[in-house]
Amino acid sequence: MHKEHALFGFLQKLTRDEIHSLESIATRVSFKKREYIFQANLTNNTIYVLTEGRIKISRLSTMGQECIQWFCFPGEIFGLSEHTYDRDSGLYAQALIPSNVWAFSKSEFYRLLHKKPGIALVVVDQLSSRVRTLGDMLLHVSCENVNARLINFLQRLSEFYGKPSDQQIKIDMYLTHQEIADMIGVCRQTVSSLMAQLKRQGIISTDKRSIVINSLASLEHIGKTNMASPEQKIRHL
Amino acid sequence: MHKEHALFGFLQKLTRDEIHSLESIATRVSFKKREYIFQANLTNNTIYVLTEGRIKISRLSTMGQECIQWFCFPGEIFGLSEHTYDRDSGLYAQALIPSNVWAFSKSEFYRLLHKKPGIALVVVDQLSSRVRTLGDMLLHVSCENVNARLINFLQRLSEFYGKPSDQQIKIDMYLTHQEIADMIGVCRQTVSSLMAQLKRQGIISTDKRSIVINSLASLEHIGKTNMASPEQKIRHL
DNA sequence: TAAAGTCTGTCGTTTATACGACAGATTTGG
DNA sequence: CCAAATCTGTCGTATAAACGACAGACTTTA
Repeated sequence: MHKEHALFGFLQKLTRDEIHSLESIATRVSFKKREYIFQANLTNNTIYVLTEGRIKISRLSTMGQECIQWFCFPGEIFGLSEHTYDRDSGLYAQALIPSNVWAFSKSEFYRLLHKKPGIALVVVDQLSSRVRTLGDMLLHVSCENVNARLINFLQRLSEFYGKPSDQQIKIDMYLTHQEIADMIGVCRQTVSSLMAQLKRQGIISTDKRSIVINSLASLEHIGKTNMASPEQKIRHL
Repeated sequence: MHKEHALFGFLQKLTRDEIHSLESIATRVSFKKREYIFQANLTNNTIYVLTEGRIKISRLSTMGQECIQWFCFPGEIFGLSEHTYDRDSGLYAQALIPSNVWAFSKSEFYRLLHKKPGIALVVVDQLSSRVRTLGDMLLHVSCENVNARLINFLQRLSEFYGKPSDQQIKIDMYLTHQEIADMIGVCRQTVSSLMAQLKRQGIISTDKRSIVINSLASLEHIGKTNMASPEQKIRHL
């Protein structure tokens, strides 16, 4: 770990000492663009920390549809909940750009957690936050229409990965419409036309494949107006 | 904790000593049927272990639609990832039957985890398993049709909560169709008619509100046949 | 144990969104 | 830097599933 720019999540929360103890038992592995770190139901019981690059964690449905669950950034940990038995849905971790990881066998990793409970607490926090995010995603696909989902997704993106630059927010994730579609559970064409519409309205613009939110306020506003009168339909509570 | 019948998850995995140290810092609280343990965005920073009863963890969409994320059974831990900031979606924990919990302040709980890393490791496992389940749920709502989702849900139920009794599997969860609908993201009527159809086919039967799976094999078979030829559509990999 | 409340099953009807197709733009990689 | 591959935008059409309504069954609770 030489370039320490922009570390996310896990590593960012550890002390220098904790990082060193991790590093000392890590096996360094590199992956080329498009290479798979793990695939399908291969229960390899390895835990990874991404030090450089970008990993896509996704599942493939029996119909061959992809469901992207997470983009993993440098400093984040993955593989903790990813393997272990899983009935039919394959889980994939794929390097989107050349990536370096630290790999740990599960038993080794757990032994370290036992010795350094501070690390374990950070792991608990990371997993909690994943549970929260997945719960949110689930809520949205189950209850919101495609428009609301896309807008919500853009808001979420700008919150976590957006870089503000004079009133606008730039999102440099280089996502294709297909990838966005796979993250919010809609079809590609729907994303294309919804995005085109937002562009026409001047709310977002795109440059190459990075998205610029021109007005977070309008985005939020649209997200709220496109839903019918809520009060009327509340079922209980 | 006197009745130790059927403990799930968290408590089940702890040693006697670990349970005692938990118990010694726990605040005991009881909830009546239908009472809320926590509600909406009340960030109360309390962690709970259910010792008796049953808790429903759900979110409410802005449209007033409920998304049930989890039914918590005795021995399980909740509240870890449930609060902490959350934009707009309220999270609810409601007692479905009279329930008793142990409550811990987050800081107290974390202090204990630090002192007894064995507990922390179990927490990590529990959270991992929640991440896996939520990921599965997300895959299903995004990629599967309602029929496949219901069947998958029944399979999952029978796996985790089913009691086998002479070739059949009995699921005593007493779920209404509305609750099932809220768990798999479809409307109530769809669940009713799909369930009625499965009954007509003799694959399941219901007695009061408990579900009996007469033939897990047929259920699985139907789950597989109602999807079109997979091979053809696979997009990548 | 009776009355109120809730849940189930089954209808049309409506609607959101997926799907298929294709032309043009953009990106990638040798 | 050019050719091949991939991505975007936009149609119309098809369809799965939501919605509304209602009668009858079952549960709750007072």
